[in-house]
Formats: sequence, structure tokens, C-alpha cells
Amino acid sequence: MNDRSVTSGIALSIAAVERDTGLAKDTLRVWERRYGFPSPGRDAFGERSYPIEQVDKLRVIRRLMDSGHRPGRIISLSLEDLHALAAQSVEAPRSASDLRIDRDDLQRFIELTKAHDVDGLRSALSQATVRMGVDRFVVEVAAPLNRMVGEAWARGYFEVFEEHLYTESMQIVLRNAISTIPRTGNRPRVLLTTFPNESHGLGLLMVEAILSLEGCGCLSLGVQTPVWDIVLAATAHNADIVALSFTASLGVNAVADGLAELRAKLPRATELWAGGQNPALARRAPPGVQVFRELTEIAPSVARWRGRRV
Amino acid sequence: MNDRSVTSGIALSIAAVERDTGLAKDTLRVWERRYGFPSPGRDAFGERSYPIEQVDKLRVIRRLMDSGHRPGRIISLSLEDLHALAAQSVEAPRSASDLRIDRDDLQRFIELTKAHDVDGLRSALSQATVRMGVDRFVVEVAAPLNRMVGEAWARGYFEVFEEHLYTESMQIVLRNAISTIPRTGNRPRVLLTTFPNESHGLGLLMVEAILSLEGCGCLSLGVQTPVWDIVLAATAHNADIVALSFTASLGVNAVADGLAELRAKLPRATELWAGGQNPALARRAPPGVQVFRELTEIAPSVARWRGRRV
DNA sequence: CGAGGTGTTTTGTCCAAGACAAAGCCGCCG
DNA sequence: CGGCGGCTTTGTCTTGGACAAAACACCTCG
Repeated sequence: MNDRSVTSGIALSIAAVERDTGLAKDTLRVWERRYGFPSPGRDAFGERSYPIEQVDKLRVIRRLMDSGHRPGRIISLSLEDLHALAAQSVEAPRSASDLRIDRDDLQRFIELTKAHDVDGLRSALSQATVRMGVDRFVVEVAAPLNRMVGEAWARGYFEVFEEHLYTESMQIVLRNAISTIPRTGNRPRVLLTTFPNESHGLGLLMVEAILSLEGCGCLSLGVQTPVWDIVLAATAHNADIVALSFTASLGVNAVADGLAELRAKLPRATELWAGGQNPALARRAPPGVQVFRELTEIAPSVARWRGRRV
Repeated sequence: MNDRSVTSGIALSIAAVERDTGLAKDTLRVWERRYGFPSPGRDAFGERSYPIEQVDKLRVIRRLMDSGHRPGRIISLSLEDLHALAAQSVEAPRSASDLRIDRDDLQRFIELTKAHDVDGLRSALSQATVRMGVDRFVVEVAAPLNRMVGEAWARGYFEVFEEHLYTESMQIVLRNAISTIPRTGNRPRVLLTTFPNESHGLGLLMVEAILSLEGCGCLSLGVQTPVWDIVLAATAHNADIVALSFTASLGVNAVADGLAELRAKLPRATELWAGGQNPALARRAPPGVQVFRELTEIAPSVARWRGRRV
């Protein structure tokens, strides 16, 4: 219809800016009203027209927000200040599991990614899989590497597309590893998926690998399954356990509410397991939900489940 | 912040409906004002609350619009009338490639999915791959099957989770097939991805399979890469071609604008290829973009590219 | 010094009604 | 039959206001 989002090369429509930055139109207007930035010009029809430099700045701001900053504090900074902030941003606390890892070793994978050497990265990961075995690979390489990549991205060291390259490569290696695991059993039957708006699927694959090694029957729905459909699938498949994975991309409340709703709708006999880096899981566990902070807790939990079901 | 898109199980917020139907919030409000449908209730905060049945109807309407109908004409029809309309409009314009297909044969895969027999589905698909060869499998099974599943879902025959089961299985089979293809060359170098909000990645895998068979150098970024990052990746990887895949989940305008913007930002020497079921591609092709309506057009195009580069 | 509770600020999303250009459709005239 | 002008339909943009949830700051108690 209206082709108002035509990109003239020097200025973008509000719809184009929404696409490029991920900031909703409403948000762009309200920032303009409150903070005076962005301050788009107007085209011949009286509609907002964003100069490309402002869009670039919006992109940087968006990235800083993803790593914890709030717009009101940073929106008035200059572009250089923003970059400086991004550089010093992450000095985060290390969890216990990180300390066990030889980070220098993992650094190699980061460098391969940064060099865009996808083939090298993929074969290095594959070699690590066979050298270490799938279980150690998942726990000692995949999991901490995911975290490092996330940090590198938040710091601005990685572009979005480099994070995509990494994710795609790791996904291929993990899927490949899973397919090599012989089927040694099928109980408990585990249904794996994520909630809507949670599009990160690597966690799911890591869990699937570990569970398969433990002889569980895994059925993955991929990412973004609505709550009601999780219930339908669990019932249809007669699942013993529903396992969900959460990154920080989902709001704390969405996680808590979703888990509560799912718990209420699931048959009582079906267990609900949740894991991932989402802060909602670091707090008290919702009733009836088993929370996993480390991948290493999975195997003992499977053993316990089998103990209960003897 | 506000997580108003939480799905309460019986009614959805306007943001959730936008996600589920692909209809913009503004469009939903203006339809309500003009046509009286949808007519959402209001929650405790005075905000629109869409009953699930209305969302289903909206989905069907969206589907019909994609095949040429206009909202004002069909929005007041009953759900049965809409289904009847959908059924008869599917009969009519059959594309050339569909005629070659034995639909009864594909029906088997649909039934395996409906029976939730994931192992059966997966091995049937794998067998088809080796029996037919990867290229015929992609063109004659994967592509039409995707379309059938999409239709079955729009018609309400499939639940969301059943569509997920199918997608996950097909993905595994395709990835597996791709990994068996020996590397016979690396030009043209093709970068594969989708735009943000386009989360369907099967099209990408089908294209990757065909291109790999043609001896191209494929690099997939997975789904949902922002325009600017596609440019960065294409430059970094020195890509000859950027290939994008579009389902109907993306708005017609978003496709046209995004392609125009991407075309403007890419180096002139880099070609831009686009394919998929999105109605935007059925119209006139945007300047500087090569549109593919059938997977079979890919191989000749690769040959032509090589001819140009001799 | 940390855990937990309370008040305040920040922030994203929603709402209403109006406007208008682009695209689709219809009928007229050559 | 085909091109062209006018009418209708349709999606997106506009302004300014409102408000709940999240984040933060501060305080208190163990």
C-alpha cells in the first residue's frame, strides 16, 4: 500500500528504523518526545525521516540496553562515549562452572569465529567432540563458549552476523553429535522446547545431547511453542518430563507466569524441568518446577527419576 | 517491561495477535473501527483481549488475503464460508511444478505427522532422500510438503505442535542430507539468511541443499539477520550472491522495503536472490533483485552466473 | 554484611480518532 | 478489446495522553 518506508539512502522511514534497530515505532516516538533523541526530520508528507547517523546511534544504544543499560542514562551520550561504554561494559561475575574451564583453550574458537573461518571452526568443534566425548564437550566447551560469545557480543566485539555464524556452526556440530548417539532406551520420555519469544535453541540441543546419552527418549519441538501446545504435545506423546530452556531474552515475569501456567495445565504426573541463564531461575524456584543451574545436574536427576519410577 | 503479550490461554493481547497473525496492531484497530471485526473484549485494564476463535478467523483471513482476496470482502463471512473459500481457491491455480507431484504419496507423510510418529516420519523422509536423491527430494517432496503442512495448519487440521514436529523432523533430514554432499567447488559464494521476523528456516535449508549440489560455496547465517548485518557479512565473506527466503509470515511491505534497502547497501557486484511463498515476490520484482518462484530455477541461474563470470 | 520489604522513577506499550497516499477496481470512451 | 480517469478500499502514519510493570534506591532487620 503506502510505500512510506522507501529508503532514500540518506534517511529512513519509521518502519525501516523499526526493522533495522528492533525498536518499536511507539518506542521511537516516545523517546523523541521524552529525551529529544532521535530527532528525525520530516519528509514532504510530514512524516518522520531518520538520518542514517541517528539510526547507527540507535543501534549502538540498543546493544548497550541488551547488556543491561537503560536508555535514559545513555541516550544523550555521544557516539564515542557509547563505544567506550560498550568496551568497558562487561566485567561480570564468573560463576563457579566457568572457573573450571581453560578459557585460553576456548579462546581459539572465538578467534576462529572472528576470522570468519567457518570451516575451521566447525572442524575444530567436531574434533573436540570426538576427542572429549559428547558429554564433556557439551559441559566444558559448548556451554561456556555460548556464554563467552554472548559476552563478546554484548561488548561489541562480535557483530550480530558473527554471533549467527557461531550459532549455526555449533548447532550443526551438536545435531551431528546427537545423531551419532545410539538409542539405548526410551524412558523417561522428555519433551523439549522453549516458550514463544525465546528463539535461542542451542540450550535445547545441549540438553538433548545429554539426555540422549543418559538413554532418555527425547522429542524436541524446536523453539517457540505456545504454552497450550506444549500441553497438547506432552499429552499426545505421553511425556514423563517437559524440559524448557531460557536465555535472558525472556522477561523475568514471562518466565515465572509461563511456568506457573504450564504447571497448572500439565498432568500432575508430568514433571517440569527448567534451565538456562535467565535470572528468573536464579531466584526461588516456582512450585512444582525443577530448576537446573548446571548441565551436570541433569544426569543425577534422571537417575533419581528412574529411582522413583521403579 | 509490560508483558502484555502473555497468552492467558483463552484470550490474547493485541501484541500477541500481531505475532500470531502477522497483522500489524494499527491494522487490527482500524479493522475493528471500520468493519466491526475483530471485536475483542477488554481486560481489567481496559485493553483489547482477543478470544482465541477470533484469532483463528484472523489467521484464515490473512491466508486468504495472501492468495489475493481483500479484507473488506471476506471479513464478514462465517468461518465455514471462509474455509469453503480457502478450499476452492486452493483448487484453482495450480503451479506447473505441483502437477508433477503425486499428492497421495505425500499424504503419507502428513498422516505420519498427524499420528505423532516422529521416528516413522523421520526414517520415511530419510529413505525418500536416498531413493530419490537429494535434489529430487527437495523439489518433489520437501517443497510441496511444506506447502501442504502450511495449508493444513491454516485450515486448522494441524495443531501448532504438530507443525513443529514436522518442521523439526524435516530440518534434521535436510541438514543430514546437506552434510552428505561432497564439496565440489566454492563459487559462487552464496550467503543465505532471512530477515528479522522471518523465523521459518526450512526454505533456507532446501536452497542450501540445491546450491551445494551445484557446487556453490554456501554460508548460512540461519534466520533473522538484520539488514545491516547481512551487508557486513556479505562484505566480510566476499559473497557473490546473497540469497533470502520468505514465507507469508512477513508483511508484503516489509519484504519490498527490506529488499530495496538491502539492494542499496550491498556492493553492486553482489547479486541479490529472493525466493519463497511470500506474495510480495509474486508481483513485479524489485529492481536489482532476482526472484525465484520455483526451486528448479536455481540451477540454471547458477549456470548463468558462471557464464557471466568466465 | 546480606536478605527482604517499601516507595519512587523509569520505561514500553496501549489507546483514540483523524488524515492521507498508494493500490485496486470500475466504467467510460476511443 | 484496451488504455485511462475517477472512485473506493486499505494500510500506515500522526498527536498526546495514560498507566502497569520493571528497575532502582533506600531502609530495616537478622
